[in-house]
Amino acid sequence: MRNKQATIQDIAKTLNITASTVSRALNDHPKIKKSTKELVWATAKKLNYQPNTIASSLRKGKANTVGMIVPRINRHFFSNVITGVESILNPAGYNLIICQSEESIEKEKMNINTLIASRVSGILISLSLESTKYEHIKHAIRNNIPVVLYDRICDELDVCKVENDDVSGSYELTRHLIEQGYRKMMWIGGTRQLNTYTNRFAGYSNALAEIGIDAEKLPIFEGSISLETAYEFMKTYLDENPLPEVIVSASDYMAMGAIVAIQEKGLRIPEDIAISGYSNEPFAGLINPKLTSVEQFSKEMGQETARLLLGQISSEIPSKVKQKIMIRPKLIVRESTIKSKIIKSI
Amino acid sequence: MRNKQATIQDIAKTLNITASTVSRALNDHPKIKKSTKELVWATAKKLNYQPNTIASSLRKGKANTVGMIVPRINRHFFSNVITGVESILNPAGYNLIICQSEESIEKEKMNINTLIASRVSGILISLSLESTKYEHIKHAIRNNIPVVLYDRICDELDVCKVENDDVSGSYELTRHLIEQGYRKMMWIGGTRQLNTYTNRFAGYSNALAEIGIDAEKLPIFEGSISLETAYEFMKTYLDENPLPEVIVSASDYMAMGAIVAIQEKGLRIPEDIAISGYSNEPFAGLINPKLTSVEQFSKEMGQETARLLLGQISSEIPSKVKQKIMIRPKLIVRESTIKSKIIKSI
DNA sequence: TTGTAAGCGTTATCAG
DNA sequence: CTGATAACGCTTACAA
Repeated sequence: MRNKQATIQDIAKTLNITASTVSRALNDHPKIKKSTKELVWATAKKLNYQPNTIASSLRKGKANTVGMIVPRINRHFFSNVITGVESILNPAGYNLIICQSEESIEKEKMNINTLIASRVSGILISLSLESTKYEHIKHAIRNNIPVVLYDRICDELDVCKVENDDVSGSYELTRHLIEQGYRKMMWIGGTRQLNTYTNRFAGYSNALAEIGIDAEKLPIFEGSISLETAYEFMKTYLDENPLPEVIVSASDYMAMGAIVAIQEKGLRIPEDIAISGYSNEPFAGLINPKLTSVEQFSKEMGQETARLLLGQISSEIPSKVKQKIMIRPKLIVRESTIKSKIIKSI
Repeated sequence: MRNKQATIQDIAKTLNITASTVSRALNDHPKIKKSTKELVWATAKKLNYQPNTIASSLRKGKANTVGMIVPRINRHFFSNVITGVESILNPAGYNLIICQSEESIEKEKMNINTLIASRVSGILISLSLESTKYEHIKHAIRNNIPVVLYDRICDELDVCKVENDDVSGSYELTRHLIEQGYRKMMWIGGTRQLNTYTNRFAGYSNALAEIGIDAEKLPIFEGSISLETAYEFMKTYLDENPLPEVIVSASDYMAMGAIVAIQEKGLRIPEDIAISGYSNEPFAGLINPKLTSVEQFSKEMGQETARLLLGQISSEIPSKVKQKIMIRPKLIVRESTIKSKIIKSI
């Protein structure tokens, strides 16, 4: 049993030609005779040859690898973005190295460093909650690695960006609530340091402004975007304050926490209090009552992100103009915000 | 602005020493003077040096990279396994390349090939639904790449394996149902070609055998593990057949589909018909009624998988004995199967 | 404690 | 259409 992998040298030797010819044949170079190519391919298969991407990358100075940093892989939104990215990058011959920042800027820095060390062809990144400084990302850019920001972006970096149109998503949602007759609203969401939550609040605020209501004067709760945070907060809030007509949540998870708290008090949704979420997690259509939310087209976002990156990689001179793509979200109206009992299904 | 990345040669030149010394200093080699090390580190930082993993991997014949194949990344179970794997592999200096087979054996083969081409140090794989032949995996093994199977395993391959104890998980669950007084059960699950579903059915069947019931004689539905499949099936089944007392589902998603169908008929859970799921998806504790399920400790499974791989990588001579680890699941009893109305919370 | 030199497997360039 | 040669950046015997 042989221990070593076959190389192009081995193929060359068995055929009495040189390694360069083999290399060219394997890469389907136009100037190689059809017959030689076929010989090479045949012996490659016979010798169980597997190309060594590492050697090739070293020689070419670039790896056929793209790095992708996500805050958390187990969020449905992000895993769908990943799937979208792969659907474009794999056919183009690139592999994905996925890193999780776990919402920590320190891990994000480490991720960037390993990706630079791996000489990836590009980096896709959605910022962690802690990321307010961007030196590490500039560092990658200085190393001539194309960077594309997606979802959680920032103004300070001059790179391609793919963004959800959170302002309009949240605006449409709030319009719907207004049309249903709700006025005494309450906002719950993540801290407004992240573009995502700033924008969702802005959409909410804009829609309310149109009917002369100042969103800042309505109740607001901002905290970490988790079921537990919202649940704990709501449990006491509901006892000590007048009931809002509708809770507008910037996250399905927070909405879910609120729902549990509301139902524990014996209140009915939407009769006693209505509620909406954001980002249309799979459970939104499954829970009782079904939750009104906003679909973000995460897979499409991944595809756009990957396409932008491929554009950056192929353009030799880094193009001056950095594109910015907006993904339009779609309002999904379900039971939890409907006053009239005409119910849409899953 | 310089275009090229700094190399150890650059550091060597600025310090008037050789590249080998720099290399050794950077790797904290014991025989290098403390003072030289510090000089090297300082200039490395000054020159903005980033090690080139590709060159290092080529030289060493191994990449500090591990390949991981998952059927689907957007399943909570799998993304948690990934998190577990990373929690062990990253600190050990390895990067993860994640590939999705999307339940297709063809994609799985392609994944294996790119991973071999990337000269990964090891491959972690959970088989796709279509995988009944294993030539591609043996191919990786022949190339001396350590392979560890997790979750969806098979007997034919002589490698390390990490498995969920599905038999006992399902057995405990069925015991609980029996204790609640249910007898007229119905099984819904995935096709029994995969160890996962065979085993879950076995646990169910064993528990019933103990009280003299033949599971094969009770109603059984097997299909693809999705909400939609179960929903469509149940919608007609419930109309045309006597109601079972409890539906035992091998998957939370299928259980969810059944629940939607049941509730659409105006039947109450668990009063008219009880139901249980498997794998404790996040929504299981959120839906109404809360769903009895089985927690699988996916993150721990990932950690065990990674540890086994590290063991294989470090042992020069591939150890004859291939370990097999069982992860014990835990029954989570919730409202959906409780006859007496003593309700446990999330 | 440091230097010398060879080589990992490819591919770009130049020459023929 | 194919060959010869050098080089990508790093590590590691071996030598000093």
